[in-house]
Amino acid sequence: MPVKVGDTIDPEATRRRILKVSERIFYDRGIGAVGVAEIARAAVASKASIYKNFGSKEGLVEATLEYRSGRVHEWLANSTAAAESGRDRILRVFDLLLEWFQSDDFHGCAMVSAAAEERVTGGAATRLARQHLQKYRDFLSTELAHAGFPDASERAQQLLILIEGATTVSAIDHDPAAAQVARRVAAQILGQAHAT
Amino acid sequence: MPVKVGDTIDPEATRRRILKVSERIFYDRGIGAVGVAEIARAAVASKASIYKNFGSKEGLVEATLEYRSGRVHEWLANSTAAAESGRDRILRVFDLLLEWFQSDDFHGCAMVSAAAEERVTGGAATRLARQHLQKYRDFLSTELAHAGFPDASERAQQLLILIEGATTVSAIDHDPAAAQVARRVAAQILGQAHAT
DNA sequence: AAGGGATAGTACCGTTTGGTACCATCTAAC
DNA sequence: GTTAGATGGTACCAAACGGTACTATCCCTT
Repeated sequence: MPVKVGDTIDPEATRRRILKVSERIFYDRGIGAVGVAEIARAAVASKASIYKNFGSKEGLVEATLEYRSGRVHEWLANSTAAAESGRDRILRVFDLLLEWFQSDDFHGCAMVSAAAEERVTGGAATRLARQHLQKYRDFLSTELAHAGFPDASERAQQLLILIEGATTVSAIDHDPAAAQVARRVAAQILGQAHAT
Repeated sequence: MPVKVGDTIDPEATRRRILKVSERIFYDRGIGAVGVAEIARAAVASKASIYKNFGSKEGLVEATLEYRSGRVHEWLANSTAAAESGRDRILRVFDLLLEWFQSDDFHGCAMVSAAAEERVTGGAATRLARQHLQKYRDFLSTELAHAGFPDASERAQQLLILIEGATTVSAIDHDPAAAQVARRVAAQILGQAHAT
């Protein structure tokens, strides 16, 4: 059938509906393993709408990853804002990781997984994953500088390595505690030459 | 044609030839993105030989990942054996990571990438990746205990998180220096409550 | 010398996939 | 009202893939 009775015709809503569904499905089952038809079915959209909005499957994947990355960093910013100091905001990240790792459908960082699946280094997924990591570094670096740490750039990279390492190990081992192990190392990094 | 003139008929050699080729191709281009026919062509083998030896593409992937994991840990053991202390053998791992990250075709840990591509948590790739990480932990834990560190298990997990995090970040950013950043954190972990 | 096992190469099949075309029908603007 | 754009659903196509079957040829054992 054409358009459901009572539906508001809203191109922007259609686009968002597709993105929300593709975010979940691509994350759960992989990008190569899921066809456009399945996304359309799950989003209660037509393939025509997908190709009209995103041009190709690659375009849909790119838009989905951008959407995902934005949501992650929004969640990060909102969930750390309450902490009082830069040091606390950074350590809070590792508590958030633990919560994330404990969720049933967790199996790694969507951005990194997408880049791993699309091995070609010049691809869109790798570029977006790189931007994703850079946003992490920017966040960490800002908080470190704000807290008065010297070598904010070096320490931000150290913390990012801990974050990504904990994510990978936790996903492979199904062991959320990797977040706590990483947190202890982070506390050590933040412990010395500290803080305002 | 059937068999090349002058070739020795050696089933074991055929199997190894296929594995060597599939290791490289699967790592370079991904598992889902490469067909069995291409592996056969590159290995100068027939699809029949592949299916006779491995039963299915999944069987080939599984054998390839086992082969890969074995080679990595062999290389790790051989390349660290010369160091004098357990502490040095562990830090040497991070020097080896730097070398690895600097190679042109590096783009992450093959085991982790395979597990990321096959999202289903019960799959063979995830199981093999888990064994791969466990072998890392066993190595680190043994060296830590041998060097007289307390909490060898906790520290081994910390170091593994650094190793995997550096691998991921370096692959995404094309920045081999992540190995050196991780090494500095490792030295910090190994620095206190030290060593024999 | 003779037979059997292994092999590379090719052709083939059913299925899935990305992408396009078309249709029927609804909403929104005027 | 009437028109135009947007939409869900379906059918369709060419290409690619996993897997099987077959053939022609070579090596190794007896």
